[in-house]
Amino acid sequence: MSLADWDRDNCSVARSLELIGDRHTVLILREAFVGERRFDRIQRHTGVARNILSDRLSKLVEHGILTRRPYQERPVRHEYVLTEKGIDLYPVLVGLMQWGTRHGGGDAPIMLQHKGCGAIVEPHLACPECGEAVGARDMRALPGPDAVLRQTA
Amino acid sequence: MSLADWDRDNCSVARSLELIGDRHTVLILREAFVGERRFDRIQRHTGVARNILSDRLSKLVEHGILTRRPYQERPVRHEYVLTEKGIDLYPVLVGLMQWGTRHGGGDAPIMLQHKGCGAIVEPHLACPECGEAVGARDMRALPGPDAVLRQTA
DNA sequence: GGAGTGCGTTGCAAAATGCAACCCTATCTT
DNA sequence: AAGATAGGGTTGCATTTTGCAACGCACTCC
Repeated sequence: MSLADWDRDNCSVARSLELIGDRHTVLILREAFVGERRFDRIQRHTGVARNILSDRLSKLVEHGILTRRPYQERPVRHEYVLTEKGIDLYPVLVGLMQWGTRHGGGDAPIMLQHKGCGAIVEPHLACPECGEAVGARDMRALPGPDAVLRQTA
Repeated sequence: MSLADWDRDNCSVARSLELIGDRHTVLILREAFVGERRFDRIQRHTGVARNILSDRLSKLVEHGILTRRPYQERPVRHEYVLTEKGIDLYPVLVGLMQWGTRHGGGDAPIMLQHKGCGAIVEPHLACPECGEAVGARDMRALPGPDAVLRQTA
């Protein structure tokens, strides 16, 4: 019995995409990860229209991915900073970056350095049990405890 | 000098998003990763409108993420299968899945088993040099050889 | 007093999406 | 042979989402 027969209504991927699955949100998060916090700078760097940016920032705050906090009074100005939940998206961003670098045209505008050992590296997925690097072919997907058989196969 | 001062026009993340950065494409890829290959089944599982699905499949094929190949003649019927380039997107999908599971509501409809050691695990990002697990806070971003200073800082 | 900055909102045009209906080929049923 | 079913789309039109430019507002600087 293949995974194809299991229901997808309750899918973690789909849930994630509802929050960050539009054309601009991920670019906004990229800015957040490189330390941009202000509306104007994010707007310039991403090229996202101001009304859209306004909307996306609100949604990201609403869903707890960014925090909005004042950095000055009179006039009140806010900055947007990643929460823990937002920081946890790092693997997704890194994945997109590496894939884009490998298959998109060859340029590598950014390098990542592991603070712990100092090496310039490309982090990869690894099995926490045995430590081996893993890709799609090394993994098998199994229905979890909350999986549900599709009604209309 | 922060990364904020570097140009983003040549950004791997942005390039990736041009191909897979819309609301449906990632869902289609999810189906590809669980082994669905036929138009109709993908349509049912994702809920994507048929015209949109048609368009997205064409684009994915055009960009070498999926291959379209006939599985029967008279009438010619095609199936869509991940290429190497497509399979390389696995870390992104896994990232979205894990994030959605952790922050989205608690259900874990799918479990991953490492074929190599047999353990049920959640693969994580690791430093290929020292093997340690890494997150956003463990990494430093540096401008790479192809980085360009922003003209209008 | 006037220009500049930071952060938005509003209105309208353009693009992307969703939905239903349709087409075509071919097989399966009766 | 007639009709129903299946697979894989395309077409037209209504709805939604974006993009763009302009405006507003509260300050600061000169």
